Amino acid sequence: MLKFDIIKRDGLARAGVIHTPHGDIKTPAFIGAATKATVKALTMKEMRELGSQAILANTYHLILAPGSDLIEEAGGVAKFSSWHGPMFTDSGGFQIFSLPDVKITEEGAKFKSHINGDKFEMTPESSMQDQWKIGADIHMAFDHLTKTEERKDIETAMHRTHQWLDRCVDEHNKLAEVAKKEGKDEQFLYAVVQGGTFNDLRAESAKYCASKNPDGFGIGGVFVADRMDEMLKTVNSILPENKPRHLLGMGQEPIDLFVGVEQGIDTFDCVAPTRMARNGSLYTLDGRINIKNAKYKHDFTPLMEDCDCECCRNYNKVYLHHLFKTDEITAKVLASIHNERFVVRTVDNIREALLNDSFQEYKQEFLSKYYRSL
RNA sequence: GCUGGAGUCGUCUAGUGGCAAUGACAAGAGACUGUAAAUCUCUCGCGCUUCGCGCUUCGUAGGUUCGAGUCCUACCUCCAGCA
Repeated sequence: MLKFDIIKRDGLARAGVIHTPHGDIKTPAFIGAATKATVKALTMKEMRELGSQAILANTYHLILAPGSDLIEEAGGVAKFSSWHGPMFTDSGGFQIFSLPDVKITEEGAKFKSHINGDKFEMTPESSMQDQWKIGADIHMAFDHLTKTEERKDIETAMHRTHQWLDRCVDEHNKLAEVAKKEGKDEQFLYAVVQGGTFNDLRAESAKYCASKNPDGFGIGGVFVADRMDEMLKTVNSILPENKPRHLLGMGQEPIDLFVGVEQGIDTFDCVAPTRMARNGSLYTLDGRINIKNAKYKHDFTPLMEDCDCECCRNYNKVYLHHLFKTDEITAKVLASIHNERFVVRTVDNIREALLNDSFQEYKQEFLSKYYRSL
């Protein structure tokens, strides 16, 4: 069982430590998105230097290339990528559901590779097998999402997610037995709570997931951030307190991080910081700015005064603006370092605030400044 | 000087009688939440009461025509060849 120590509580919020075979994660924590076993535009060294404690790769992408067998042969994804720290893998459920031609049945999902059209099938069992080969510390159960917000669709998807969870747990336990005999590192499974925006479905899903006694929980299918507060409260009031909770895919807006932690979330992952960075949208304490805007052409100040990242310590907005306007690779590198650092640090600061009993003050101070223009 | 070719939105370019006129780039702005995203969208002659209307535009000046970036004449500039 995954070891998780809670060292401080404040309502549903908590600060703790997740102990994985590849190292500890002090929570709350932001987990960088390394979909194809790389954080876009950044090296693992840069990720470590900006304070990232763990990263999340994606099973869907890794089975398409280079394949889970190869990663197993390489000694697991942490070694493969030279990350050497704690890692998560997402199951592939989210990606597959977003493909145009996907056929979902009771058995699993049939889909075509977005790269070359090759036919693939993913089932709860195959997702578990692939995730074990990829070898991250923490796996997500293979879940079913829907594109609609209609209750009957969400309910159907949720029930299927639960049925699949049974199979994920069975397969995971089998694979864990085998790994134990072979003396390999433990790997852990998070169940994924679904239920859309319906609190009663979320509650049902949380109860079901908890009953399966996984190592932790992912909370998935959260697309409407402004109704996240109540939904997380419902879910996290039901989930067992002593297991970590990961909010899948949320973290573009700082308010999501504060609301998440306040309602009992321990870890986040999100592609937004690096994607925003590549597109020139950069976080500052006064809100996001688009560094490509003409007004920064003669702005010789740092991107953000109080930032300790490599970008802000060494470069100013004039230079960043120039790099973006001339489409230099370094623009994306520096911007990604900054955005990733910003989000990692914000969650780290939230942790500190929890430990210092100043969460509400920090939340108020941060959000009022960041969203002042709204 | 002669002969041939060419001058279209900041740049390159499409357009050879029928609606300010194609595409790319540049420029300006916006979007992005478990990454098919170093991506995508919008604006891009001027003005206005901007799902529309008015005005002015394809080197310059005339002309033919109901109508000209497009045809004709002259001129200007550039390019190539010949002197």
